[in-house]
Amino acid sequence: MTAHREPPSADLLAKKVRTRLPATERKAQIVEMTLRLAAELGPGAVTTERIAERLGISQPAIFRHFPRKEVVWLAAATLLGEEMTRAWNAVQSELPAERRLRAMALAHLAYIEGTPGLLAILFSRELHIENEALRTGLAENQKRFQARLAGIVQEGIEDGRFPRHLDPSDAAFLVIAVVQSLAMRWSLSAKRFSLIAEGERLLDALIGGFCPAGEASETGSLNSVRLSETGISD
Amino acid sequence: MTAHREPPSADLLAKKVRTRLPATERKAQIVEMTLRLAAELGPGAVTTERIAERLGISQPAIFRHFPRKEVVWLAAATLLGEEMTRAWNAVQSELPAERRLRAMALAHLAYIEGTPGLLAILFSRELHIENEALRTGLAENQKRFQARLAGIVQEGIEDGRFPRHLDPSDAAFLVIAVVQSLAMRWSLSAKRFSLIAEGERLLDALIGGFCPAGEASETGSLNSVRLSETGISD
DNA sequence: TCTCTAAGTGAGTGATCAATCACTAGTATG
DNA sequence: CATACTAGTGATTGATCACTCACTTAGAGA
Repeated sequence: MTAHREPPSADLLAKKVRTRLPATERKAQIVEMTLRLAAELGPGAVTTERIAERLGISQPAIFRHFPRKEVVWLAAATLLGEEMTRAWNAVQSELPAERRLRAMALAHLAYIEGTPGLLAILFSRELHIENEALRTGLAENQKRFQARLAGIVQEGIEDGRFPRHLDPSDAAFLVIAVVQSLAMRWSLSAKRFSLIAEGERLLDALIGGFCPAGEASETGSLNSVRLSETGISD
Repeated sequence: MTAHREPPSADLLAKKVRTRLPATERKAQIVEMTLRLAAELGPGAVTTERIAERLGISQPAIFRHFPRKEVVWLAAATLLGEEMTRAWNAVQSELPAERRLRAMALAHLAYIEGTPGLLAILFSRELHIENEALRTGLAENQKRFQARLAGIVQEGIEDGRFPRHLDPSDAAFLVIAVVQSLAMRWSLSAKRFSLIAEGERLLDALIGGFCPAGEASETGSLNSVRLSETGISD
């Protein structure tokens, strides 16, 4: 169902209008459209036909630029990984450990909230079963994130802001668990709540929650930290 | 490609052998096979043809018992939900709150470890996009679990085992987050580590981890568990 | 102006699936 | 013994998809 077709008399004009892009740009377009469609309709509905249609090109044109559809997914995941790293890097590094930890997690949540295609891939069949390269790529990205968080926790321990018995890697896992789990619930709830707001509350609960009240305040006035500190507001 | 066909002379015998089950039993078979195939090959590879083949019946026979394939998934999810509830109920209720909390989470992990079909569904396209009923069903199940954990935390607060500033619902979420996130990592790592062992360590880290050492011991002897290497890092 | 190449097209193909349909063999009941 | 129901079957259908192939055309460079 194309909305409206030019009459034959306008064919010459139509041909003039037909886009013809250099490969690099077209490739980028295809990847971006893949992510957009994954976010809109779910990864299962991202067909080469639909990608092409939305770009105003024919379906076989996709295969001029990518040998297999799998490779399109991989390129999309790679793009997301790079953007994610950039989001982490934007977090101010001069914050004290417990604030930086929080800010990193919130930066991640903000990125998720602003990039619905990410979750679509995260819970996709393409990722979990059909695309080994995609799976390992994502696992590596996550490992980098955990290592980074663990480094921050380690600093916090050395500064006396976190207890010595805390394993940095485990603590990092817990932070990531909150982020991931929240993201999953957000996805299942059709994104009906604010990731950031819930994230702030739950991270505070994680860091200070299970401690008796007096001790919790000792680990820092986390509750007063504002999102604006992160400097990552979209 | 049927492996081997009886010659026509054996038809009478073949007819005798042909299975013919009451609907209830056949339905149960179909649901169980669906879960087994989902675990073995991933949910995307669960076709009506394959289910039927493994049960020794024809593909249309499936639709004698279920109006649409979607309904098979729903029945499978319902079965899992019931089994899960049974697993929670098996946890001894006379344990002190913090141990019961831990035991519930570990029971859940044990159930996940023993029921690979569960994860296959949890990260399936059927769940996240294509099957609204499945999604809401799972969300409800999760809500029941959270409410239950929150109840335990509430008891713990009243007993003075947990700090008063702790929100029971949030605390329950954190426990579930550890379970879910661990399960996801387990799935992505091709199940190369022990869910239970990792779960024990991380739950201890969650409950006692961010507190200063002295206070942590007050919440129980949870921190006496040694913080060994993760083993997660593939 | 000619030529070559890169981007794009129209028309398919084969594979895969859920679902339908007309039909049948067993079995219980009045 | 006639009737009706229940659990099956074989054949088929229509839809959807990734991917192919022979062909075309725009435009950069010699």
